[in-house]
Amino acid sequence: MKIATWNVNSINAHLPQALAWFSQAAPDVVALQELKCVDEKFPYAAFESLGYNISVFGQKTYNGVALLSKYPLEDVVRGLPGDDDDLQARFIEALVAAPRPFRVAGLYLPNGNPIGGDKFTYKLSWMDRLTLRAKALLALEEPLVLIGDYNVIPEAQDCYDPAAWSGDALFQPESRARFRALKWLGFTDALEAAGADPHAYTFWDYQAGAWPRDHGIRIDHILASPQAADRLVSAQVFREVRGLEKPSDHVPVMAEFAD
DNA sequence: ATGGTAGACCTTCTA
Repeated sequence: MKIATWNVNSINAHLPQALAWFSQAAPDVVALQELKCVDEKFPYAAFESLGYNISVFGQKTYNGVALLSKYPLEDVVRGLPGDDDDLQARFIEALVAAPRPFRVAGLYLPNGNPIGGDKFTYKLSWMDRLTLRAKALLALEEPLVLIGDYNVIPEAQDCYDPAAWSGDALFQPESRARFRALKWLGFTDALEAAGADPHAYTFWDYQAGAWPRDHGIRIDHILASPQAADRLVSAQVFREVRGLEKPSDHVPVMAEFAD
């Protein structure tokens, strides 16, 4: 079972790039973030022709997440539980009905900049709410992954220059502490467990020549429950995707689990 | 040197 996450930065603007990667990497399940479109504008037919079932939680202009799976998607939850006033489309969860079922939550965690403002408060409260949801899901004792764009740089080694990000919401102690609190519930970071390069960045800004200078950060993560981690075979970052024509600013991350 | 680019879209916001 190959499970991937990718912030595509507009699914319609990067549809050819997305389809090319899906064809090459042949993932079984993918969580997409930053669709930047409403449900009706999602390019369903293109992915259905590759054999995927699709659940979308879209939003106009900003955010928007989806799950695509070669197996049926059941028990779909749209929106992170715990706050009915949260209107941002940043969370979608489903049970992947494979021969050995796998629960998958795809998330697009708030950026949170600038620090000290409403957006940072929203980020931290969203993370607290995610931790509550994670606790509830862990209690099911199932193979489970929480995957997506976490907008958190966990450790200094996950950033080309920690000093340059010291004032950024992605690298604040409060953000990193909450990421650790989530992880310490019992999750395994798939890339870490697979022994990936500490500089396995997943995002390079479009600005200031970040890509050619390798000024990247690792913010797209695959967290596996104990029942999933037991079956972890490998994990990888598709770094080369950032060098293709008209890329997203994020690249796919994928983990393989034994069937 | 406080820069730079990309996407959606109403002229600025988000990242």
